[in-house]
Amino acid sequence: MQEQENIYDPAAVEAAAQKFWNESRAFEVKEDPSKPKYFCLSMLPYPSGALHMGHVRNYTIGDVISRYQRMLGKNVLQPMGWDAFGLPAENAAIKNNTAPAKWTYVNIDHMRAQLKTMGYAIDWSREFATCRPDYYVHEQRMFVRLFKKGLAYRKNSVVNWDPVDQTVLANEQVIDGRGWRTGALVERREIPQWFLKITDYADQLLDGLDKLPGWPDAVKTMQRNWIGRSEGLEIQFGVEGETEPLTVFTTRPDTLMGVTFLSIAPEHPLALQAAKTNPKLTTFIEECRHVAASEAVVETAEKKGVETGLHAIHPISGEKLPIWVANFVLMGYGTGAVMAVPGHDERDWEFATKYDLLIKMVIVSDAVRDAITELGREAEGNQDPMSAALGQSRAIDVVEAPSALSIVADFENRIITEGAYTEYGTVVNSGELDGKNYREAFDYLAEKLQREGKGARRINYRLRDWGVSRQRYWGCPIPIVYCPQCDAVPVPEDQLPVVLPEDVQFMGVQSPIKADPNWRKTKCPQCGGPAERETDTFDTFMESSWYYARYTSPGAKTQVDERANYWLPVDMYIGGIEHAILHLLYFRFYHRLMRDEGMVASDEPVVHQLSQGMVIAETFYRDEADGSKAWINPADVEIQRDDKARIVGAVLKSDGKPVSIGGIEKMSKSKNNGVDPQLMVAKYGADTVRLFSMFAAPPEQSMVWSEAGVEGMARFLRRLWRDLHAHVAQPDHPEVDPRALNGAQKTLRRQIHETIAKVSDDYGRRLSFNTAIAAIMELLNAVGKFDDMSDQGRAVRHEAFETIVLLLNPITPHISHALWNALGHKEAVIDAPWPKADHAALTKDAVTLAVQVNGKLRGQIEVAVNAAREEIEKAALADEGVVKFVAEQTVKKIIIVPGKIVNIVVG
RNA sequence: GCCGGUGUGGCGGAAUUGGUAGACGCGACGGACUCAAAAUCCGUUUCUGGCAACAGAGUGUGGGUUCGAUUCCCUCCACCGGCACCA
Repeated sequence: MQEQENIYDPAAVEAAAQKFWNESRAFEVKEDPSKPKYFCLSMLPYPSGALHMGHVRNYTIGDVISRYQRMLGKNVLQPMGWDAFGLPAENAAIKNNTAPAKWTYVNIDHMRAQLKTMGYAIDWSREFATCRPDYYVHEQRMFVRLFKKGLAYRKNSVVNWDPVDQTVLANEQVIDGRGWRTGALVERREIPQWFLKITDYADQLLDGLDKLPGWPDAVKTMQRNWIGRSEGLEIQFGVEGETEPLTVFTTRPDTLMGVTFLSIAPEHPLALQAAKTNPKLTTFIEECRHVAASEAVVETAEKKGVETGLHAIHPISGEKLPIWVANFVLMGYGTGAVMAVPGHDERDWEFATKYDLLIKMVIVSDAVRDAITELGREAEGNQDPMSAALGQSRAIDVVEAPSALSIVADFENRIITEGAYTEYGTVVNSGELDGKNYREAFDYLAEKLQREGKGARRINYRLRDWGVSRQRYWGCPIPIVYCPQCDAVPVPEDQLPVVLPEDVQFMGVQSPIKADPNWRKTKCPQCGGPAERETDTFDTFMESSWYYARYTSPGAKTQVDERANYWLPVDMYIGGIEHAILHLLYFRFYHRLMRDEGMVASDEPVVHQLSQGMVIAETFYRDEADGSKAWINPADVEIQRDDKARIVGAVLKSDGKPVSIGGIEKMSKSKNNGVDPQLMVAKYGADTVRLFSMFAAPPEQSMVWSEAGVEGMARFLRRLWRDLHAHVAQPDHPEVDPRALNGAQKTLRRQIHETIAKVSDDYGRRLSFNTAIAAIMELLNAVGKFDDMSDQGRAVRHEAFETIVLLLNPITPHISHALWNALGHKEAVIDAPWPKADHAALTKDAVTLAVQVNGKLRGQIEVAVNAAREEIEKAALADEGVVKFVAEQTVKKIIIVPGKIVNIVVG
């Protein structure tokens, strides 16, 4: 009987705990103004088919934080839903001949069951899938309102077109410039698409970052750079033989006199016009048309260009400048034309060098400026040395200071032969701008060009408006009707939702609602005449931009109701770092859209954000006869080591023959290095899997999955179970009496309370779960070495076990549930309050100080906590190890860092 | 290419505000228990030299600041994430 109880059986423990939580509806929450609320949100999963370790890691982090906050007495909401629209469902539909909806719902059911075995403290009553009309109807309503406010608009924009399948490709579906299914060379094609004016909110989204101390700096920096606010000038260059000027934007107007040519995008109207009479240009533009639309592809491609034969007129000098078409100029950014300053821009420099174009030096560094100023002063006496050096440098050369010019010439030569000088500096060789710094030149030109009608100050953003149209079926229909009389008309709110039919058949890759001639037929809501529906659907980022708010208002007839302002903003948002820019920016934008519709009161949706790292694992493979690699799952491989424990090889368990080691990579189907969480749970239990995924790495770093590591965690939980049951089998003990404790008892009790303080800080402030677990392990190790069986000894040990169970509860809630009862508690551990460190237990009489001589550790001394400086110095200098190294030398200085270190500087 | 991040023993990682580098776990090695294995327990484990005491080196590279640098600054290298239609 007793023996049975001493064996930890995770399956039974977990089933019992989960049954208790379900039956008591422990995690269903309501608005409760009497308690502080805590909204802990994890990014909702895409129902791809099965839970993977990335999900487990993400949701375990969220669950640990949720359960910790609950023990602090907060009203904690932790919801879950499904980001149910998306491309993979269509791919599966085409491959398996099923409807995307059916595939999606089957996956959701399966993954929900998997999530439940993990024992997360989720309020499942709030669950929803974003592909349901009662969810996306609100998104359609919002879009109609934005349309009416002018925040949604239509314009042409470039997509990847597969000429064989006659369909638009996602960037992901373009591999080496070809369609993934057809292998056909992709084409860029301009089609009309819907956009949301996120650029109207650019400044708000930028400034808002300064009010988010709870967000990681990396995420904020990436968002700042993505928005890319830059102040500059818009400058108009006349074009020879044309009436329309060519407009460029530049952040470096101080280099204007160094412009030697202009570059325009291949899609620029001027390029297309010039191509009509220029076959070489036509060929080049056609070539550019077959480069995928992604910026990464464009920016890494070899920089190429062709001369148009047209010439621009420099707005100041009136010089004729050649206009080139260049493949790196993006039509979608700025004006699709840039002024090229090869002397002071890296990319222009490369381009000019390649095509042998003129490079002019118009900026010098401060060091060069100072040198020529100094020489100029010698040459010209006291009279304005800067202008003497710069303005009259040639005269100086002739008269008496040839070295001033030679410095400038050296610098210029470096720019021309070695690369552009891109720093700010002093303007030279620029006539009236000479001697000015960046700011002065900027202001001077802004004023002058504005006056002459050739330019203006302008704030430019790198951020582009959010294109929300997708030419796909499995998404939320865009609620627009096209009428030959009235143009694009939004569907009236009382006619929403526009429902996506779910029972469809895929014929090839074509969207079923595009292929169906009847679905689109409708009447114009404005004039009643025959009209057609928009058959594009929304970007799936649309659904994930507001789902957090919907959790607060289940069943609401409107997008959200007044409950939203109880729960919002989200207190903690956890998700993968890969979402640092796009999702998190759209999410912040959409929150402001809802705010401006009066739906929510806050400016920002999220107070604290945690970007979690990836889950990675070793890969193994064998080379196949055809040259490909057969990837082998890590579960089927055994590692071989040398006598220093270094890995020297691996063999397949089934045949004992060697396999190659391919390196550690992100878990994926293609590398077959994924580890199925469900198998792990079946083998070790959910608590062990949770414990390992929190212990293996800090949350924001990538985490290597290692089954040996998982076994270590299982060992720890078994030991805790066994030791704790051995303790409760002992006779009853009295209360801890702090004044009656002996030295060892005091030491253990101090460690208990130090651990409480550390773990609280790690969970609450540092979000450092791996170090929290290490501290709890150290405490259990200390309990294991503590063999005091006296009354007070057993009492302190009991306090240690209670503490360990409480501190572990957020991470391993099932075993904690069982052990808390084993310790004699009637109430459930989820309702136990978080322990508080007892400051009286933390006090110490003496401290150990490290003693260094010239920064090298040479000894240790023990001194009273309140020891005087002289006392510490004396003790340090008397230490045996220190004496040897100080020897005859003079003590120059003694640095004492209280409680830590003494450094004796000798020499 | 641009933006952001990471780099510490055989491995995952710790060192929280510039103050004892390697906590905790894995692996490995030695031992106990066992007929044996599993499980469990005890001990050792950064590298080099040395029987040892001990000494020296050491946090991707090269430099700098400091009494003192894994931590701050500069250079370079490698890897990872994002780049607007994967989610």
